[in-house]
Amino acid sequence: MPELPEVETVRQGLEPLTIGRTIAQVSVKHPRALRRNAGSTAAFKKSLTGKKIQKVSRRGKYLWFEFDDSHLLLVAHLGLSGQFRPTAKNVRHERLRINFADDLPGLSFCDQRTFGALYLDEWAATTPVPSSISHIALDPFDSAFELDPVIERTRTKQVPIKAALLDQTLISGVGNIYADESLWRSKIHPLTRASALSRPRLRELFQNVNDVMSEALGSGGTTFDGLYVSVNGESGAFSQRLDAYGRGGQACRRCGKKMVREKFANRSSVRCPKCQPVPKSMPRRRAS
DNA sequence: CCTGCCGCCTGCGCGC
DNA sequence: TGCGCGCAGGCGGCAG
Repeated sequence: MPELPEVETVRQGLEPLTIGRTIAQVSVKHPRALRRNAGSTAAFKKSLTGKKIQKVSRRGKYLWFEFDDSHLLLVAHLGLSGQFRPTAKNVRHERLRINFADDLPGLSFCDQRTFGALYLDEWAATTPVPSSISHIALDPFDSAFELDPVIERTRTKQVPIKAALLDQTLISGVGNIYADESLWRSKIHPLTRASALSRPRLRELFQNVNDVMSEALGSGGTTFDGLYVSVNGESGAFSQRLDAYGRGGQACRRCGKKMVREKFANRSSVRCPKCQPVPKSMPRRRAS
């Protein structure tokens, strides 16, 4: 799944493929690709045609393109399976294509599960991001990210710590994979009430969040089920270094105990029953 | 405001 | 061999 390291890998791959190029034509191959777009498909195409891409930016798992028209923003979210690839005959699940005013291949947005989206937006009034993502918190790779306010806000939360890690309005960029990885590294049970964790424990946890995502970025991200690849089509190598995600039933790499897979908020969660035991302060919810 | 939960999708792998 | 079903999950919206 594309989380922060994967989306950043994609952003870096998009830069040389898009910056300085002028859009000549946009083809919408599947209507769901634009489902978060406010205007019509025709207006979407018209707004982008003739515009030159100047920058590719990111916050959390959101990407956006900036243009020579400073009022125009094209936001992209990869969802679960979105990919940007140079247009080629063998691209599968192509949902949208951008052709440029040159002879090079265009850019295809491909998305098997169609949870991804592309849409036009404008700048938010108060923060330098598209208005549709002004509620998304800073991610740990952002130069303006500050840990102390995040720790203090986390301590006010009555939800399980894993839910807090996945809350994109608290800290952005973390998804199921890196939540499980950082909780395993920190030896914290995912259902531990966020407010029950001490400041030093939260500091350690968020340090592990930053570490594991930094290591994953250095490996080109995590390709788990073939759904995520970088813009050049390469798989990320970090899946081989995962300690928790996808390792249910396998031996804990720290203590050897068999890892357990549990249900958490309609998704899967993997932990070591010995390293991450059930805490005393559990939020009121079924522990399955 | 805070929290929990639903539904949107497709392809794969499993069991019968 | 073939079919049906469960699973994977980010996020917006909505109910309580």
